[in-house]
Amino acid sequence: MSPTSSSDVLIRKLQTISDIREAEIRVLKNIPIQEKDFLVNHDLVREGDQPVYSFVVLEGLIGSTKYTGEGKRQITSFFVAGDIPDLHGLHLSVMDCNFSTLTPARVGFIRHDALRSICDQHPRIAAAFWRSTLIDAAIYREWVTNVGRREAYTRMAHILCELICRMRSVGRIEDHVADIPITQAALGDALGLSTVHVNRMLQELRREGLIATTGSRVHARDWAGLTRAGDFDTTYLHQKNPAD
Amino acid sequence: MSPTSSSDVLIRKLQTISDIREAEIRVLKNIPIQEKDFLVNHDLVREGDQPVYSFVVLEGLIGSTKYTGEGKRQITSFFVAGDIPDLHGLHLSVMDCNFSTLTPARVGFIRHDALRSICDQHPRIAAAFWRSTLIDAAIYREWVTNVGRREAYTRMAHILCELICRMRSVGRIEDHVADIPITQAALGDALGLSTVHVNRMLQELRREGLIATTGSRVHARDWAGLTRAGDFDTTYLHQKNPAD
DNA sequence: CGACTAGTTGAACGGAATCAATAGAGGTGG
DNA sequence: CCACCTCTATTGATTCCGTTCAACTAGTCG
Repeated sequence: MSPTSSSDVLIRKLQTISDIREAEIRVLKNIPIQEKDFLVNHDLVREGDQPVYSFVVLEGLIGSTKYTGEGKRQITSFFVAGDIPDLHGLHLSVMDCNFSTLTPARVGFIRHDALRSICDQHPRIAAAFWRSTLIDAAIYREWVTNVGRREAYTRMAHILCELICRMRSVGRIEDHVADIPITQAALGDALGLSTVHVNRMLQELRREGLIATTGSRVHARDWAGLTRAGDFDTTYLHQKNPAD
Repeated sequence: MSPTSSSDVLIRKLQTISDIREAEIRVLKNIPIQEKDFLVNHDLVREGDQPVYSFVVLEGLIGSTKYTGEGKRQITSFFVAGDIPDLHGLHLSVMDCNFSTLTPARVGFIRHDALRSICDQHPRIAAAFWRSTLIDAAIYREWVTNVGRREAYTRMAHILCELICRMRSVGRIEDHVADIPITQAALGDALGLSTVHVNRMLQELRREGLIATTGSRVHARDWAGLTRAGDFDTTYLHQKNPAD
């Protein structure tokens, strides 16, 4: 495999959240991963599925989504490069949510039985995976709070902060310029807002000089100001070395 | 220990979500658990803490809570008898949320090192614990959806359905009559609503004949109707044997 | 009995949704 | 190359769900 293979993306991510050693890295490098590309708005996994694979995000943005009986969509979390969004499928046989591409994306599929045998033989890797799912849960908790108790403007700033932080921690961002080709409709579904209101909140963030957007590029012009506006604190991301 | 000791509550719960055998049950029965009673609105764990214990709920209702910079509280999930709300503390050293009693409660503290050595020696128990944290995450996901995309009336019905389902699965409810001495303010903090509006939604549910309340007792008079009104589907609870 | 907490009610306000229309960007095919 | 189509972003006007403010009631406890 090449120096920046799909397993390297996974390993880099695990290193940002846990202490894994040479021995484990060697094991991880040998996991069979089947890469595949997808267009935007493609369901990788659907509610009710009983998959035998989990997947690692290699490129692009994935969302876990749920639909209400009325057909409204809620994105319950984002997943960036290195994340394994449906790792919980390893222990929960029936999926309770969908996983969809929010941008064009490349992902790598890993068989559950491969993951299980690695977990059995390498407790430190198992612990790292467990930890990874616990961080996902911490992020869900923050999202409940964000959607439930923050107003639209703060909510929007908060989610941008999270995205930028997470992408930066896996080396997908230089400074605070993120290339996130996500639609305003998707942002709305993540924030529990209408697209119209998403648009207005972004305008307000621009007007305040906190962000600049050129096409799909989001630039945090005033990171300190943006975190303040977003009531953002990195604790819940549980990164080993928060970038700032 | 007596027949219905604190470890029995834990074991019963684990049996509703995973297949554990006699061997594991024997191990679990011998975990040292330190019981303690608390009044309502008591913080058992605070954001920023680095606890060396986790706790199992024995009696009463616990909430994981977060506060926004503006001081608004959001309850991000409920925890009922048998649940271990802060099990994630085992792998995430710094707490990113609080755990507070929403009713008077009895909980049992278990040392992290005791849990770790059990997980090391009994992979099936480790898997059950991991699974338990994954179900917590599934519930968080549902809450994001509930708060983000359902309107107040549906939201309220949904949360009542969840509470009743979860309490029933651990034998805390006869039929559909739940003794939940939870305040309307707490319900508001869980739903992202004001107490005033909580009150009105409860009235509407009563008017529709879906529930009846006598003091702290909530009676689901029309379970089918309530689940319909709440857009409720038990899948996300991942119970082995859903009661209906 | 007074003080506190929880629940209830009414009126007015406001944040965000909805509806509707327009503009722009990218892609496709004749 | 341009006409056409679709998707996304933008803007304005109106509506409405839920908040806020402010009483008031009822139960509980010291």
